[in-house]
Amino acid sequence: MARRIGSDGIRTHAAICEAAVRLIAKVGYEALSMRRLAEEVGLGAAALYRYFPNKQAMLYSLLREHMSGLLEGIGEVGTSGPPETRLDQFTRFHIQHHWPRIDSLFISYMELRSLTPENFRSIAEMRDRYEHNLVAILQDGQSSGSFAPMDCRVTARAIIALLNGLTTWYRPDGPIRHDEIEEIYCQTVARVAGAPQREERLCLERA
Amino acid sequence: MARRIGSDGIRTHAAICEAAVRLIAKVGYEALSMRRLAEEVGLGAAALYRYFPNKQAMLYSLLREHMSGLLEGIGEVGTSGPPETRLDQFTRFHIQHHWPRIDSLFISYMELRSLTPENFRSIAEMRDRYEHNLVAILQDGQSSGSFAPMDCRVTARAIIALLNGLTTWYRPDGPIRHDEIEEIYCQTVARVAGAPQREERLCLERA
DNA sequence: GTCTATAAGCAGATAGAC
DNA sequence: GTCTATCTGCTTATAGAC
Repeated sequence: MARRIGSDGIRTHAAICEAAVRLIAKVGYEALSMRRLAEEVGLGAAALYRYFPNKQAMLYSLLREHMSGLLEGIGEVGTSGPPETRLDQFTRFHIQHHWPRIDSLFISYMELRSLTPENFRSIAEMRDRYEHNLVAILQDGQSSGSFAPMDCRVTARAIIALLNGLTTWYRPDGPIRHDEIEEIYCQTVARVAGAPQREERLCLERA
Repeated sequence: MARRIGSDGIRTHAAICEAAVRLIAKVGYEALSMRRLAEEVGLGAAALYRYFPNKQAMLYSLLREHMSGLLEGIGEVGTSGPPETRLDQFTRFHIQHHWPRIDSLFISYMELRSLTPENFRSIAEMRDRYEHNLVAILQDGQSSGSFAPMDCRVTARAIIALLNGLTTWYRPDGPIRHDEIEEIYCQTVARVAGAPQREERLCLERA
């Protein structure tokens, strides 16, 4: 493991972040010591403090970077078209964006407890901003009659939990392909919203 | 806080477990020191080792007690009747059983990482045994045509994640009543399984 | 930018008195 | 069954050389 990185500060920073996310996902923030992290990157522990003033600031930076990437990525996704399409776009974005960042997603909701109160509020605010995209889609779909009646805020949380639950059992070497999982989850989310499925749509048209 | 409990060993044991579950849910297993836990119960740290040989054994015991209570509680719930009814019974049992044990539920899936490999396997086996009840309901409903086609194992995990997500946002002093949340989640789970809703059932009967 | 050395404190766990 | 005292080792973080 412990291999030496070049003296380029930016690359070292990236290597520290990559290792930190991976190890925090594996053992947890509290259980990960700065020594262990430094060893993984091939540094002495003191060197880490060139990149982060302290351990808490490192965690905060990791989660902040994750959330801002997520907010940047969602951009205009799911803001136009019929609600069924927008919901599908949101779901696919959420899953696709997180495939290469599954450890980051995992720690972003497992380690919220480990943030100081101020840092927690900051991250939770970003999370709420992201999740509001989903709430808006559900509300519009409900208003237009595309979706079934529901409590949109509770349902949005249920959908997010359902999607993020993937991180607790998904293993890259498992038997199910990415695109298969994506299809299953898209269909499941559509059902949660009460969006008519194919057969039901036919039936409703006849009625 | 730090109040003294009577010299009754059994009551002290119960007090330690209650405080441990509450504090681990709040700050995490790694972040909770035996000193802090002892203080909460009104004991010296050394006294804790009369009840558990070490910290890891304590965590294992807490999760094991939770899981065995869950397995005992599920018993014959959801084993007879039409699949829609069985799914509804499972969902209501899961939610109702966990209302008074929401911290235990929370740590039972947040702190799996903190278990030693052997202890993890033991708890995961119990979890799988519990979740199989849900898989069986989904499979039966699918075979009989009551539910939509689906991957029953993936869908079961999605449902469990959806239900357990409650622990990440539910606050006892929140605005929504227990029975309201229960209704919302029952309906949501039925939708995930593709069980026809009221209007859809009418429509299908006409077709 | 990374190192070695070290400070200062807290962790889990034990010994032995009461 | 609980206490006080303590051991040992690891923790975050800093100082100062290179």
